[in-house]
Amino acid sequence: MIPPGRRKVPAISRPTSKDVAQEAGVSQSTVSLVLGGKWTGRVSPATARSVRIAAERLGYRPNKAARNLRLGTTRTVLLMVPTLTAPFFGPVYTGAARVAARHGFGVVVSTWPEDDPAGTGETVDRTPRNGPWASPHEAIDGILASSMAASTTATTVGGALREYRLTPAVMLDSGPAGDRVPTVDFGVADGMRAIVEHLAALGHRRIGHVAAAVDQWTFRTRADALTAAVTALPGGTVTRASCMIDVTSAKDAAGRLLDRSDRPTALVCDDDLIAAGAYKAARARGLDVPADLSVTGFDDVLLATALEPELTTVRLPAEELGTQGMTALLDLLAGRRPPPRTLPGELIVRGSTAPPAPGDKDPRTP
Amino acid sequence: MIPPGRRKVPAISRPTSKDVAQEAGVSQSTVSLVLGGKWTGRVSPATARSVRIAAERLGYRPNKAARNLRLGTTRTVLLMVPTLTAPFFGPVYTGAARVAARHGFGVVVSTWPEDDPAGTGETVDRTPRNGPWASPHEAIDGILASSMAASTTATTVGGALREYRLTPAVMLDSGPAGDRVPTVDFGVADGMRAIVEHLAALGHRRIGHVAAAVDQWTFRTRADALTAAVTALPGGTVTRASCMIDVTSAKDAAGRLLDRSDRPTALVCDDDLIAAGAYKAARARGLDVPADLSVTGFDDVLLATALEPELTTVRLPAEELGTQGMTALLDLLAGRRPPPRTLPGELIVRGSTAPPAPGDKDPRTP
DNA sequence: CTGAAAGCGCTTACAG
DNA sequence: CTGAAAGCGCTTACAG
Repeated sequence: MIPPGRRKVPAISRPTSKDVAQEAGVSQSTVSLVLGGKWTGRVSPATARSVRIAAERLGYRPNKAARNLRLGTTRTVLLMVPTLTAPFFGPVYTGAARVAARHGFGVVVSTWPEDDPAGTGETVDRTPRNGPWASPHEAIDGILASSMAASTTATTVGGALREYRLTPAVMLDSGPAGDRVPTVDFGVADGMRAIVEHLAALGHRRIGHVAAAVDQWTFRTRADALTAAVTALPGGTVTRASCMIDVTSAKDAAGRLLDRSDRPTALVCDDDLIAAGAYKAARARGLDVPADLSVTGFDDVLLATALEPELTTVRLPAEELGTQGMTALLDLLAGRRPPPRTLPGELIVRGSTAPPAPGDKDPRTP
Repeated sequence: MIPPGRRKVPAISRPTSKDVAQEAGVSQSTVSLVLGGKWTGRVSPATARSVRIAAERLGYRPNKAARNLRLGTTRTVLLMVPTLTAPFFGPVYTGAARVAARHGFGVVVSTWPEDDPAGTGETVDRTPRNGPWASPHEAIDGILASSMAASTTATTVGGALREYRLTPAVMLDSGPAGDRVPTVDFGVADGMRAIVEHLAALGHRRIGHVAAAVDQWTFRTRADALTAAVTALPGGTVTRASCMIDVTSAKDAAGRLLDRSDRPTALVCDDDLIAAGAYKAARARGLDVPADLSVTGFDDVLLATALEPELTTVRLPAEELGTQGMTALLDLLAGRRPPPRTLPGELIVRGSTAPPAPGDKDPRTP
């Protein structure tokens, strides 16, 4: 009964611990003991040495699948992100991997839903029986699901009581989930409020929102918080245009706002990359940032300081998101129930914001 | 003999196919047949239905580790990258995942060497017995190793005949490896030559190289190709400063070159992000890009068009690297020996390059 | 100090 | 159409 995997690659057949045992003239269990580092006091040094030599000679590498099955754990966690193209997720991984490593866990990243890898326009479900939470093939101990689409979050978390029992999961940057799943989120509403306060203090009232047309909790929250904060301002008005998170699309959207007769004096952008597009739209119209137009970003990725002028934005502690998320997941795996956490963003004021040009100033402000 | 994994989480115990079988009143093999989709003609529709209902009721999810062990394959490939913070690797993943999905494979990403997750300054070796090629915990079918450190490439590939037999691997963007391992590389030397030709045609002779102090084949190759191409130019000279791939460090390095008495008229940067630093150094000195200083990047990531002026750079087909790499790996898994491939870069001329200012012009050029 | 054996949860020939 | 059984390669109690 040869498994089909073997049949395909007949030339290559990895040695097993049995082969090593035979080579060393010992039993298979001795090999396992020695190579597993649990031999002291149980196997003679001489035997251990011969086992190691035999393993080396054969190029033995333990079979992970067998090990995982036997131990009932893989000590591997899957970090699911919507895309790897966004610079935001690098630090999230770094934070998660750091904490994981300390506990002997590995982190592996995958996109969901699939980044449309087949290019068919529809997302590929590689495991029809397994629902959205299941990873396709990997044996894992838990999932860190970051920045899930808001629409699927509802369904997923809706059915989460069941799913959750099956693979321990923590949701990151995906909004509150009650007590159904542990969550770690950013204080994006507060961050947006800080931006509006900053702009208001400078004298801005006509705010343009260049919004990311991305179905995620964080962007919904940003839009809602912005609207609420601006309309609470005396004389405050919001105009809004939506775009994809890329420079060209953002430039177009920003341009639409700048071409209005009631041109905003400040553009609040949902993302630093969108702000780069706003810069371009401004320049194309001969508007100076920040003299003629203030621009703000969100996230504080590397791009924010690469731009000229450097971008006023809200720093989100991405690495901390990974750190806290992994900590929560390890808690969960240990049988605890980590409480939801919110990580505050921080307004970083740089050169892209200034008082509105005199002609643009609202008469009611000083 | 309860495996230790079980003991830790006594409350949660996932149902197995045996549980489903009991629930449905059938044998375990029938459950496997039905849920594996191989039941038509072998199990009655009624039985199949009851199995599916039982599985649903118990929230059954097949154990991947067991499946992997049994099948001898995981249909999962590991993409190893030096860091996830660089925007370059997103498209590589996308390309690899697309091809993989078409063949029923999944791709999972991990950094190596570990992105220093423990923050100790030394890289963590989670599996001391397993050498650099081994993934830490995951059971995988193969490895796509991208942009490996040049120093480890030598040792790794040196011992690769042995390693290679154990986990099929393809090296991406890591330089030629003879016939020891299949490789996919970029034509970075040609790309660098194209940059120099472009600058030379504009009249530049004093070239500054803002070099990435990163131990990778691609950067060594860029430096060598640049030096060779410039010194082949009549009157061509190269000055060089090294930096990390971040804006601040790049700005410093570029500044050192710009402060020389024989100030270069063009800065060739090893990376688009470095070019952003060069822009800043130029601005800080009142130099206009491109009127007073030409700047070029490399890679053509999103940043290149976010900058002002937009950056002349060499586009590397990152997604294609993933595509070709995965294709090669699938070939390898099928027992073929994919030949090494080189993907050409493409010079993208944008607004950051122009003829040198009159006073800077080499008298010998037109 | 060493080995024989159980068993993790699957898939799949094989026997009925 | 259905079930009993083998076996993937490990780890680890258990017996000697």
